[in-house]
Amino acid sequence: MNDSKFNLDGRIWIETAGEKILGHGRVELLERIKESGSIRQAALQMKMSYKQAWDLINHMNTHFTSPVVISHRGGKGGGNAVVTDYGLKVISQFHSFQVKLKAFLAENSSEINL
Amino acid sequence: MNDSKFNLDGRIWIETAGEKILGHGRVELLERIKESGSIRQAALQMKMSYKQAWDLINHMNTHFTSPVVISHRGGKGGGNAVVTDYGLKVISQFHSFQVKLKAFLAENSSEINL
DNA sequence: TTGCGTTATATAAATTTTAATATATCGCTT
DNA sequence: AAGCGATATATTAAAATTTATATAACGCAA
Repeated sequence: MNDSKFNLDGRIWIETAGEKILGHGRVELLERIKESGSIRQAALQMKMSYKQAWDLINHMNTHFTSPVVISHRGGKGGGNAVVTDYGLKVISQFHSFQVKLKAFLAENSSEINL
Repeated sequence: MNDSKFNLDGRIWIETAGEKILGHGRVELLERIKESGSIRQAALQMKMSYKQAWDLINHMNTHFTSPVVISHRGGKGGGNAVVTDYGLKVISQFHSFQVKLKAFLAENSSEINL
């Protein structure tokens, strides 16, 4: 254990061909789309522009093996967006890595001696 | 083992009071100052401006328990900069965390199934 | 068939970051 | 004491990023 005023923090992400394809923020975006059924609402909740959210989703959809979000325009409510089963799998795997990272950081934080 | 086209990557850093104080880039900067004895040369090698390098060093010097770099102006060669013993300790501890992170990422990369 | 709310996309404006430039200080060297 | 090369610091310019705005497409509902 350790009462140092310093602590270790970190981030992980998934890459393909050296390019970041999924991190922290994108996962939260997917989760909010899953809850709200709307790209717009998810973007508002996260205080990002619709464009920014759309770009992130488009990037994921074109780089993962299958799309993570399917969207429709027009119709009841004006349109909607749905996280695919594949998208749910992506979220779930990222979460399990996050849990492990958290443990890693806690362990090592206590090793800091500066 | 895993031949997925996806891989896990990540970064770690040391914080104090929620503020990032040491990461990847700063460690490299310290190492290059240690080698060259010059902030300017270290900055040139890393293709950053002198100001940027100086700001980073100043931030570390004022946030760590002790300074990590001592610099002198004037004199032989125009001036110089030296990494302190404390600075060397900082580098060394960060490296040991980096090694562990690398192992963590390799282990978990092979778990990706997308 | 008009209106509504959302997706989709482009363009322009604003902001923030980053980089470049300039100037002063310092102490050894010649 | 004048010059050199590096540190130190402020100011300006440029670049990159972010945000805002505008427009069109879409399909259901009233």
